[in-house]
Amino acid sequence: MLFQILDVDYTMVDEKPIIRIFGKTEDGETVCGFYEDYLPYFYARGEKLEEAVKGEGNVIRVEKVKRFLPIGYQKQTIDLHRITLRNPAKTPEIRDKLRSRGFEVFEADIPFKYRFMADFDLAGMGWIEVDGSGGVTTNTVSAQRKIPIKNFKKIGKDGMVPLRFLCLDIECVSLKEGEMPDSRDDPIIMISAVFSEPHKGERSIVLSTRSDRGVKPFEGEKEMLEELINIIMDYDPDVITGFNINNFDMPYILERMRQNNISPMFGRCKKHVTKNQIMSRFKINIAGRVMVDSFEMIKRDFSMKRYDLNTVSNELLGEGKEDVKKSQIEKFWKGSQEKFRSLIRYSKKDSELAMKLVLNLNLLDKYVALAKISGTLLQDILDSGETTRIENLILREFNKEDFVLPCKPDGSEVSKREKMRRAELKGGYVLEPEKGLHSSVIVLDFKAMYPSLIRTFNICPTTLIMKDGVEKPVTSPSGAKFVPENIRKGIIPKILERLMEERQKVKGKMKKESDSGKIRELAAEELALKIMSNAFYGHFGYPRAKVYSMEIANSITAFGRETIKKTKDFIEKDFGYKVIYGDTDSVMVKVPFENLEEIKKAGEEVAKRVTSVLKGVMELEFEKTFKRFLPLTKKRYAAWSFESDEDGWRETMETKGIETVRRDWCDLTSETIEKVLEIILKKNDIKEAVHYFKGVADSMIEGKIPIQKLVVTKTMTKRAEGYAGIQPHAELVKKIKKRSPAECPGVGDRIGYVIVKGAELLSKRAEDPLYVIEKKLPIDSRYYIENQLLPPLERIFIALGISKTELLGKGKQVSLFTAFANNSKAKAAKEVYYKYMEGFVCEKCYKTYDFPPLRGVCECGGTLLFNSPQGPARRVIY
DNA sequence: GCTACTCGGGG
DNA sequence: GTGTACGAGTAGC
Repeated sequence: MLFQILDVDYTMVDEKPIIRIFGKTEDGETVCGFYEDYLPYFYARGEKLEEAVKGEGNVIRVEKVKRFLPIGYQKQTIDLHRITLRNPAKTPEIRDKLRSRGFEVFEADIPFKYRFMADFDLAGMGWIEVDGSGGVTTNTVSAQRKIPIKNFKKIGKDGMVPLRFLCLDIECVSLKEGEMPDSRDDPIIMISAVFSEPHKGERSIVLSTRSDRGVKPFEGEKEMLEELINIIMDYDPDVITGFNINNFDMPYILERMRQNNISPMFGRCKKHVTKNQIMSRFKINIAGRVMVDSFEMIKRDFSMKRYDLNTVSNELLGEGKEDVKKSQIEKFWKGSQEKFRSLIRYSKKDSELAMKLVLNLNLLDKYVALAKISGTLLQDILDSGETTRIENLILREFNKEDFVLPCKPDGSEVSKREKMRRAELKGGYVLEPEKGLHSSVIVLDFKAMYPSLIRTFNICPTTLIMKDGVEKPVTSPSGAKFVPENIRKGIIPKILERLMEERQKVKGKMKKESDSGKIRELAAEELALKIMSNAFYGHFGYPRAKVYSMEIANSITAFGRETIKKTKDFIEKDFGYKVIYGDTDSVMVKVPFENLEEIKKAGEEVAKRVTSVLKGVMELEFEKTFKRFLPLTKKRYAAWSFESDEDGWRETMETKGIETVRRDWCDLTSETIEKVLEIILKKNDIKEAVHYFKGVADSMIEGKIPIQKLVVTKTMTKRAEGYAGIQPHAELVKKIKKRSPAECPGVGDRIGYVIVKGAELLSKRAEDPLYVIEKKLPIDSRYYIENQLLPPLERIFIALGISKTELLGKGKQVSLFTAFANNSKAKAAKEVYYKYMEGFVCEKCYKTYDFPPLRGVCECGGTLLFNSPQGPARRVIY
């Protein structure tokens, strides 16, 4: 019998732990396998251990074993005690006792299920084969097949069992107006559920405590919640999903169950309730099932301005939410039948969208691949970060070679390491970019630089030489020494070799594959292998890592810096080309060719020659061509990029470190940046770019910019009165509340605003765009030019050597009032208006500003004057 | 420039 | 549950 592992845990029966492996067969049958003969253990180092654990009922036996310590090269193993225990939950007690008596302990903080999985080399979402005969009689577990497991075999099989998804979304209303509902006080009024496979012939169901067509009605919340449990248990999903379900819906449901005295028993184990741990956020654990939050995955995997369900689904699915404002839910709930039906549709649609996000975008693929590769359970891949994956992987590999792993550092150790890291860890080498706009630039980068360095120089905690005496060590530029490969090949280099070779194989398979589903799965695997390989370097410098070593982290970056510098010198000497920029693992090189093919040939030639003189598995690759390249500063540039593939050249506009979209920028800003960059890069015409920018500024002053392009949108996260500082969107809400309370947006609503002219503080001049049109209010063009357009655009023009004066034109000085007046004078003013850009100076403290602070006065409270280089400072007139 | 704090998503 | 664990963006020095 073959099945895929969804979840693993253990349960105590007669004071003995029994491991349970939850899974699913290819036929879609749910399985729970029980493994009995496995006990928790850990290692300790020190004298007279037997005495220390005498009388400990929880200790079953102590054995002497020979192991290697995890950090520092050793020729021989040392003696350690292996302590086997009765009860996994009691391990910390014994561990802490031994620690307090001066013993050094190892592997004493590994969750029992992971201890088991590591010893048997099992992975989350991995396949195993069991004999499948016999049965286990228990009513504490719900699974179609309950079997004892004696022998099993890990199978390196591709493919995914079809998973069954349930998507949930709840609605509730707050007792307190204008606040988010509180799960302690406010009942759930509606629950919508969508099924990936029809359940009792339905694709979805909506439960509510108000009755109507289209909902299953309930007397009260308690009955409704009981029905939810029934649905989950009957439908029996492998995955429960929803949008922000981990931090809203599920914790809310659990709290409401508590309030209603309902036991939250809806996992595949009827003995353990669903738990909701509150740490920095919630963590929900449902036995045998996986909680998947589409919001969290999308936030990690996609770069977007906003991540609300409407934006996300419009962008990724091409369809949005039903049109109900958050603050209106109560009205729809209490309102007419028609309104109530809208709420039903709204709720159902939300679940449908959240489900589609997970399924249509195949969001789980990557996480499943990461689980398989690292050995981590899918749930933990979703809930925790890189450390968990890496440590699960290295535990296995260390143990295979008789190494033990250290425990996690305690708080004081972590803060010690944090300090050390700040003081000592050096990063990659970033070349000072050659100023100006460049053409014909080749981009070369090192293929998997850090993992390759680790392999090439055999960098590993197990090869790090702590005390001299090894001949011909590998010495890093930072001074650390490592044992050469022929004496001991490091475990980390071995892991990386495997991961990187595996990745090449997967790439090969992908090329041959024609089935799109298979290709997708392989692509996810390939990506996961890359993610895992790249995570090792960071791990050694991570203060919470078990295997932490500043020497290792610094050796890796030091080798990296050395490599990139040598590469630069080699290219400049050997080819006579100029390296105009480089960062960590890449170099940008100017070549004397125009034609893309010629440039490519040169790029490949350089890459080949450099690679041939590099050590080990280091490889420099020709990546792409920048037809035009504009570096602003280190880490910031824009480029017109050409990459070749089977179908020819693929061109893109590329920016690094230059944001073109930001939450607090209006569309005009983003558009202008993009357009200006495009003119510079594609047309190679700086003058035109300046001209374009001036044109936008002019249109702004003349009031010709469509108001939609000036809108900045923010979400009301709390009541308008609740904001500490003065914030534009909150101020606007206060205004609307006064003039038309009925239309007033509430907490959770998105507020779009523009800034209008006036004498008040900027934030108080936020207005509703529709109101502005209706009342014909003048837009504050000064604000838009200075605060929206100039800051990002100025940085671009500075890189082109264009001074402010040049950029902004010359002419006589005028008052701001004239310069920004939205009238016929504006036309005359436009030529001269930028003069004031020489800056501002405070009348009182003489502090100067390029741009005045939002408040319009100096931070000392003093009045701001023009800081005119030609004459005395002039008063700013608003 | 760095560090400390906030807030996202959800109703 | 043998595990204490976001992360980007901004305000504040």
